[in-house]
Amino acid sequence: MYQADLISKTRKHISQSEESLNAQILIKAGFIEQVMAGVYAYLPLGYKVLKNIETIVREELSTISAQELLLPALHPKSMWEKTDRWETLDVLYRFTSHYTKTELALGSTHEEIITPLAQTFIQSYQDLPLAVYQIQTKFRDEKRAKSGILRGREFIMKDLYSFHSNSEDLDTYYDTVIQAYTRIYQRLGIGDITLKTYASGGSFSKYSHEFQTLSDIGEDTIFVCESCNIAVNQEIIEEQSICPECGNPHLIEKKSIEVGNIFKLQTKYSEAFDLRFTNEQGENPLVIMGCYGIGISRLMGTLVEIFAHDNSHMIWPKAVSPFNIHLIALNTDNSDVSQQAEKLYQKFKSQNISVLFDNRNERPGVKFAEADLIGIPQRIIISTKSLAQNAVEINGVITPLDSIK
RNA sequence: CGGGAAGUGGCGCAAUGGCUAGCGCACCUGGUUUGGGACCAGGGGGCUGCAGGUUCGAGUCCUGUCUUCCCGACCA
Repeated sequence: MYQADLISKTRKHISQSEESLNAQILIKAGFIEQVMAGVYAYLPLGYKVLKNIETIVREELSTISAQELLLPALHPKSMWEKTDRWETLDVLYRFTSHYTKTELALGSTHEEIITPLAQTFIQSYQDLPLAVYQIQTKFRDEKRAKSGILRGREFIMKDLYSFHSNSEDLDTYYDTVIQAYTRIYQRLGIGDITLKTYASGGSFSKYSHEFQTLSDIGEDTIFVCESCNIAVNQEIIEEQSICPECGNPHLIEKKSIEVGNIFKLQTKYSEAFDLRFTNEQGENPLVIMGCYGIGISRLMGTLVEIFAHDNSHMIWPKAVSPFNIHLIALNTDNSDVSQQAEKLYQKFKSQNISVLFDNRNERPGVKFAEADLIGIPQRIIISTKSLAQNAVEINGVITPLDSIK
């Protein structure tokens, strides 16, 4: 698209009180706008990144037979009472309808919805296993929203739920989810610094696992085993002070951002909703469940924290960049430049390569500064200077025009 | 929820209790300029978060309240 058509503008300055790097970059670059504390609007550029992250997540989940659906964000009180979480889940937004006086919640998580719903499609062991997921806005009444889009009161999350006839089958699927998550973080360019982390399992299993991306601004403290490239969350370090995989006692303390977590729920929720199936012996045991989350919007913020050089220079990983190419024409009053640039733009478009085309009549410094903020990793510059050599610059490298396929 | 800081045109900031609340960015008009956020000239846009109070006079002082950011606690 033409950069002039973007609804957003870049900014030179934002409030000094906003210290979070991801918020600074994303607001200055016109990817997001804050609506209130912990609540952000995603503008076209930011929304493209979100959708690109979602696409990677969808592609990887489809390889582990998970099916996408969409659950409601508005929940009845009764379902949360069944699990006793109406009172105990302090981040749950609760309110009363003005008209019907019905008590409602905004979904913080969806075990309370998916578990009773699953009864409609699970009757027999032959219906198992199955896995469903959604990508949806979650609401959590955080006491304090912070760190830009890393901890909001409203955020986008992928939540996956799996249903099994026995624990072994859950264990097997749990491991395939770990593999899928690993591929997701690799594709996002943070595979090397995102570690499978042992965390508390709550009441229903010894450990859960988190995926933690190393970053000094992270809220979490983890202890890393550098030989296994896994970590242990501080919350269980008392009971697990050595590497749970190799026994290495020399774990290194680091800060990190939690970008995913996976839980073996076992029968915690199937019991609450009496979700059962008929097995081969004609018995009716409880369904075994697992749940698996990835914070989509938090991942976007994490990528900024990792890939921004400072608060005015960002380079997105290619896989999630809002456009494949940033085509920048300088000296646009030169008809040769503007014609060649337009030709290039049309050529990329015809090949389904997405291009942000900056053919505005602006001085070069403006274009470069904005491009540095927007952070598209492939930058092609065409100017009188480059055309004198019958070439363009691709990420600083002079490249003959006719070598561009 | 406790502590700290701050709320002034769309954005970022300034203004000893005292003239008509300034400046930069952005915006509009005209002109120049074009390899790192250019420049000249002109122009539009404000009940200083809200509500009270003190005062001859309040953006400025006081009280309350709302909001935002930071630290802490919290984080199925």
